[in-house]
Amino acid sequence: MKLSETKQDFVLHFGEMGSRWGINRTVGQIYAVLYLSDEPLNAEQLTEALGVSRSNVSMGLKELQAWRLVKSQHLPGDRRDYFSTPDDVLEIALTLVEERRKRELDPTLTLLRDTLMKSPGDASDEHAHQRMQDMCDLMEQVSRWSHDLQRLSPDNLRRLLQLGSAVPTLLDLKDKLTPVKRQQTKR
Amino acid sequence: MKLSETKQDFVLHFGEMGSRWGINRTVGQIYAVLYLSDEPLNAEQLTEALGVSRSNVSMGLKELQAWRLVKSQHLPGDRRDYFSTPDDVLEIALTLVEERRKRELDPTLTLLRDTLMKSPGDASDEHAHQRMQDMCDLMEQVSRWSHDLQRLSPDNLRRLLQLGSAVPTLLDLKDKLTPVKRQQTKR
DNA sequence: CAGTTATTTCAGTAATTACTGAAATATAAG
DNA sequence: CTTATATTTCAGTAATTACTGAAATAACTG
Repeated sequence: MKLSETKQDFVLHFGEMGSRWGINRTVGQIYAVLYLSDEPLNAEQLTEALGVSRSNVSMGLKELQAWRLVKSQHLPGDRRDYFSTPDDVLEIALTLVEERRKRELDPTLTLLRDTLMKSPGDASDEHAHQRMQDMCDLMEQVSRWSHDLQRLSPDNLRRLLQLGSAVPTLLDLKDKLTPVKRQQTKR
Repeated sequence: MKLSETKQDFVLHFGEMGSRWGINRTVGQIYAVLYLSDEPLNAEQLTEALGVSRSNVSMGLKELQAWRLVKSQHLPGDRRDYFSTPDDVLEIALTLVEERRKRELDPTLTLLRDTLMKSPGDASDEHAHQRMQDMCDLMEQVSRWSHDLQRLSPDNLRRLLQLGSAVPTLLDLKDKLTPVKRQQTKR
């Protein structure tokens, strides 16, 4: 398992970016190798390709599986585990969105909801309470978006991605055609 | 600067979450205190509230300013810097989206574009090349979305957030009313 | 300008996180 | 059951990141 220069560059880059993405260098590199590979790889091959210890690869794969970013399978007549990433980048992106929601949003959302149950203590808490309410409301909307994205058909998801700056136009379009909606949401 | 129990909980939570969000504990805590405060605070007050060194607060504030998540100002008749967060959570969210795009997406997008200029070396590189192309295409669309979000008016942004699972309906709506668009994008 | 106060920088240290190699555990085959 | 092979666990160590206190720099005041 020697990597071509092109692949090598990509793998090293993923290693560097790892720290920004909340994973460590090795985990990033393992993912990169698997992502580029045209066939599933076993742990031994990853060890060779990256020059890190076998146990490190094992831990890295474990973490990537916790992220649901790699899946393992068996090849006929071979006892070893083989690992690969999904073919569809949209599927990968959806997994990322969901896992990051779970890790980065949900715990805070839980804390906020719990805290907001209680009534603010003194007068100074009043403002803090309102701030938490604002944050909670926003996070709930983002969380809902994340959930809704998961349910979108691949086709619709692709079209939504294409949309981009056409969104305001679409919102206007919606306004003109379904004025009923606005009455429902007005205060 | 003693924090109420409610505030204290929130601040400690932000400290813990920091590592998942790509900042360290102190930076998370500083942000939390400023976010909850009903008035701008100076570095000394943050030091008291958090029980960390003055220099640590200085570095934390520097990082939060690099993220454009806190702004500094001066109060009349006071030489010290006072720090605060924007009132509008949507504004905060937009800043976060933009900064994360810059840090987590742009560098990889640059690498991918550069790499994809070159033609694949051997046959095995062929597949890797296609994988990078797929990733690049997706990242460009996400990046475009991020940019477009920044340009949306606060009102439209709020409405887009409300939308959630109504999106597929909206896409259908669009289809029925603007069939021209589909002709343009068909292959 | 000198004196005072606020802020930043940075070398040293503490704390945390990542990695390795050896041992333990698991899995399959004969 | 025994042997061979694959994988995981984990204590110890290495590497990285965070934090402190002291010193340097900057910014205001009279």
